[in-house]
Amino acid sequence: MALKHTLLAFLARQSLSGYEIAKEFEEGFGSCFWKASQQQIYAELAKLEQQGEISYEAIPQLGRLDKKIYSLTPQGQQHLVDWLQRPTEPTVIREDLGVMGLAGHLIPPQAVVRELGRRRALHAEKLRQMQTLTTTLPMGSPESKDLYMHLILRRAIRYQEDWVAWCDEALQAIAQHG
Amino acid sequence: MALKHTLLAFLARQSLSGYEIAKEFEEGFGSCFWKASQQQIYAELAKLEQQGEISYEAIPQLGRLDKKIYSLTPQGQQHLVDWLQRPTEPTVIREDLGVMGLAGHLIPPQAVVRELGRRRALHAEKLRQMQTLTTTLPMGSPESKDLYMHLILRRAIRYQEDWVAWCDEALQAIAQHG
DNA sequence: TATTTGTATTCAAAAAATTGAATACAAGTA
DNA sequence: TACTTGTATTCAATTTTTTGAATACAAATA
Repeated sequence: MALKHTLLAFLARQSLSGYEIAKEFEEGFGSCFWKASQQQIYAELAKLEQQGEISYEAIPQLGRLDKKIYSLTPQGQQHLVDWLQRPTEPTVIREDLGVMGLAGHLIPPQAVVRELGRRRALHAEKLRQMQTLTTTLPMGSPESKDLYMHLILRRAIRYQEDWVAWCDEALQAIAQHG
Repeated sequence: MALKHTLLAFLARQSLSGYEIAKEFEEGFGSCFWKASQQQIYAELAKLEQQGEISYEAIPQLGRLDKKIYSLTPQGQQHLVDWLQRPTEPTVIREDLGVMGLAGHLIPPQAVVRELGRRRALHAEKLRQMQTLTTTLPMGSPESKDLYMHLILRRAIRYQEDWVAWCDEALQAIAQHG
């Protein structure tokens, strides 16, 4: 799995608590290329800590449970660097809408059109979110760190744009057909 | 999960054996929107059969194990139709290359460039495969069945095209950056 | 004839992800 | 003050996926 490596990569940029990482995955930069639930993240952090890849500093909170700020250990950094130099795998595609394409003839065309419209709106909204995220990124610095972030966000933006464009294409094809 | 529904959708088009479905998922039309291993498919077919969603006819093979040709039962078809009318979820993205973008500054830029080149080639090859698949699809019939198949394949083609284009964009940005 | 490739299915263990919570308290809103 | 939202972590059961096989034989190739 690579949730492990994704967490290491996050912590390579800055030290964070489980909660902060989970938020990143939910709304922030992480949301454009990795999905993981809060529980998954907490479980994995605990495991990585146990394996000595990361360590934490417990920050006492006023009257509540300690906040654990995790950072990479040298061992964790080494593992991350090793992993980064290995070839990547494209994300696994499991697309419900493809299944609809296989058996869509079993339901009324309006149902298909409705779903395409829904998906179009969904991807357009996601696109908007990604564009907003872009504005929060540090700009124009000569650091490759920032360049890479921009490229990944570009990837996410293109992806959503492509979905919107395809939905339009599909909707038009169905309109012309029927 | 929706491997279940994907299998039902395949069997709604034609009756197939586990082996034939697995081949579809590996190389054929299925490969553009759903990933599943052979074992997963056999296990799921057995489960669906046990639940009465599909049934099989055992075809005795010369000297080898029977081939099981599965078909949808009316119950299975009903479940599929119900499922098809529910809103779809976009595929879950877990993209290793995004992780590289997060922590790519920890490795030499050449390593990043090499990986982008590798991925470009990989997606270009996949694109070629998808384009070949297009030629095997029935064309121009007025059946919505065929229209939908074309649209899904279009989605898969656009996806790979977009990857190739982004790799080029990223490679260029890195080259300009120095 | 020996080896590889293709057809066809099954088993089992381990890893990972999902689902659905519970706990605890602060701060802001109605 | 009651309610909701946000911060922060943890537990447990179940479902899904992945990994790595074993079995069996036909047909094609070397």
